[in-house]
Amino acid sequence: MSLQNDLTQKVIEAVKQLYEVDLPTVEFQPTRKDFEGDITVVVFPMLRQIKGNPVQIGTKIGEYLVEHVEDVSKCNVVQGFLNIVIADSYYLDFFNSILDDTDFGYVKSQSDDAVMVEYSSPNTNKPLHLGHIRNNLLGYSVAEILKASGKKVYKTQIINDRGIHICKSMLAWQKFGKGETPESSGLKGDHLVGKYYVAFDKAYKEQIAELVEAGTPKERAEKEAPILLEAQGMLRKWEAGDDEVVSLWKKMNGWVYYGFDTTYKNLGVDFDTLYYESDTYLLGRDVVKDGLERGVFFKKEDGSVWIDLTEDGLDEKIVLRSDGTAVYMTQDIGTAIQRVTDYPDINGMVYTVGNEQDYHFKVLFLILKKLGYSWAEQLYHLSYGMVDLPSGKMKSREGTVVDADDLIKNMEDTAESISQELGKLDGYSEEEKKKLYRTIGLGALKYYILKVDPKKRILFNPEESVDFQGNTGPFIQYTYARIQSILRKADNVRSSAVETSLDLHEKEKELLKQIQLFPETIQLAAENFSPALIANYTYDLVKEFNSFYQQVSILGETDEQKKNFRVQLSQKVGEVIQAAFRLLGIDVPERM
RNA sequence: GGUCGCGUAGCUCAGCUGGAUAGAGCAUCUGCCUUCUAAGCAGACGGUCGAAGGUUCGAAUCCUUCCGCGAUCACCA
Repeated sequence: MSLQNDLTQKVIEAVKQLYEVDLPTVEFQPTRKDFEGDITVVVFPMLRQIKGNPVQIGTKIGEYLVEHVEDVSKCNVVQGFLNIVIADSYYLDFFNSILDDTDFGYVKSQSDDAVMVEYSSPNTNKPLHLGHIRNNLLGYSVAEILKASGKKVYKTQIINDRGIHICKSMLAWQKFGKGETPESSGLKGDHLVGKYYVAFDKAYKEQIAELVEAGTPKERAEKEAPILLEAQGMLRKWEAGDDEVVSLWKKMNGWVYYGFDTTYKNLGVDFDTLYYESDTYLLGRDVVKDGLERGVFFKKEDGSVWIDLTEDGLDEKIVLRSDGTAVYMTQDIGTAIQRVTDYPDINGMVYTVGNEQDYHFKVLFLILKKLGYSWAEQLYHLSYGMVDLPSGKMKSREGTVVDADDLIKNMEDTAESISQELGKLDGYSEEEKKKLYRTIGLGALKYYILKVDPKKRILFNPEESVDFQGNTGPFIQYTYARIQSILRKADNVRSSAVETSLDLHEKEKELLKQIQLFPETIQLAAENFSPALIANYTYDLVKEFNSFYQQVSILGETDEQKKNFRVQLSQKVGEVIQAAFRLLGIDVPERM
């Protein structure tokens, strides 16, 4: 970073000296692998100010730099590109400066402003599936990246624990459950409740079919099926605070929460604070009433309240029903305000929600801005594409989902069978092995999902398993384990600063360059809310290391200085891999 | 129909705030384990960057139009 700033100054200085022209900026890019050099100045843009041949101009600037800048050892010009070779000592100085920084890349100080990251936010009537996994991994990772970039972060979720969908599960359990509990059946709580959600749907469809058979039009049958009416009645009772319904609701939700906690724990995600829809669904109405008085909203004849967003290129949107009850939007307005009240240092929120809600969040953010909240400028919808199956969309009701718990188990099993085939785990206890299979299996899954741009939809084919070779989590974990193996064998090498007169191997230099990019990569990932940038960075680093490992002997090096440096360099690469993967929520193994 | 997103190698994806001959992995084919872990390394094969125009010294990248896929446009959440 500082090198580029330095060079910018020097190039401007050179041009001033040589051509008496003040350049506003200088354009840099990393030098392509096929040319000699570390960093390249693009000469073309200068032609606007300097008349002449780009090759000549480049050559002259290059000569000036070699003469006047210590860290520039050589230059060459190809077409309009001035390739600059940076001295080895510069890279070794850099290496020495980060030697003791075990958290290299992370910003240590923390801003006073906090950002709240919401993710997961499931319904409590069915278990988590692959779509939730993408959501969870993204939200968790973005939160960790923001932290590493120096932000204070609160992780949260809103649990959709009320509404007609919950009543469906409850009703079906009452009707068909015969008192089944997680304890009595051995079923995980969320799966048990999900089972009755499916049972409801089955019964509902049967009733519709019967009604249609008896001559009722389909549309009416869908609205009048007795079991649906019953569920709606149950919702009314719930809202009225009926003891029996509320206690059933609490009981079944308890089962689900317990099940979710297990899945979250397995996935390795966590939350700092929780919000429940049952607590927040009434929020926001006062805000709307207040906004109505201030003219932000307007009332229609039937009493419903709307906001007119046509000037902003959007439509009119309802914010309060004619009977005065809240809609989804009302609730989200209220919840956002509630959060800032609960945590006054919040200045920004990230909502991890699928791209089907793009419009909703556009409207929500606009409304909050119009209501005049300063933090409304700092809201971000972390929108991601759906995870589809070859058969189409996942649908819980129809059982066409990739269940989160099953998938995790599946990945662990695959990791186990590959590990056993390779058979490198002599001396590991069963318990250690199990832990390792989990690390690798989850590493494969998490990396697979996080390495792709969140905006893109993912087509997941359960028939084809997630890869363990190439650009994958296990590949990177493997490299980490390799490094640890070297470090175990090199315990006589002491940690000490490296002599900067050392000649660097080409691969060593490439590694140092890549390590140097880590801090700015974290910042970039934070600005773009993109774990994929971290994943791609890590992959490049690891590829570079493996190439180095292959070409250069580390422990076999006879020159003690060099050996010492290579061991420490390997160690640093290991630290960066670990730090980067921590941002993705992926563990690294000592052996594999 | 309006709006938003996506379209890069057979498949999965990088690159997109404009720069050199568009990069990886998987798959297919060649080499490399008597030296630090072969879940690896080195190489071959594979591309009209959805299409056509435009801006520019220079376009996968920016603009326009069109095509394909997806989402969304409820007094559901």
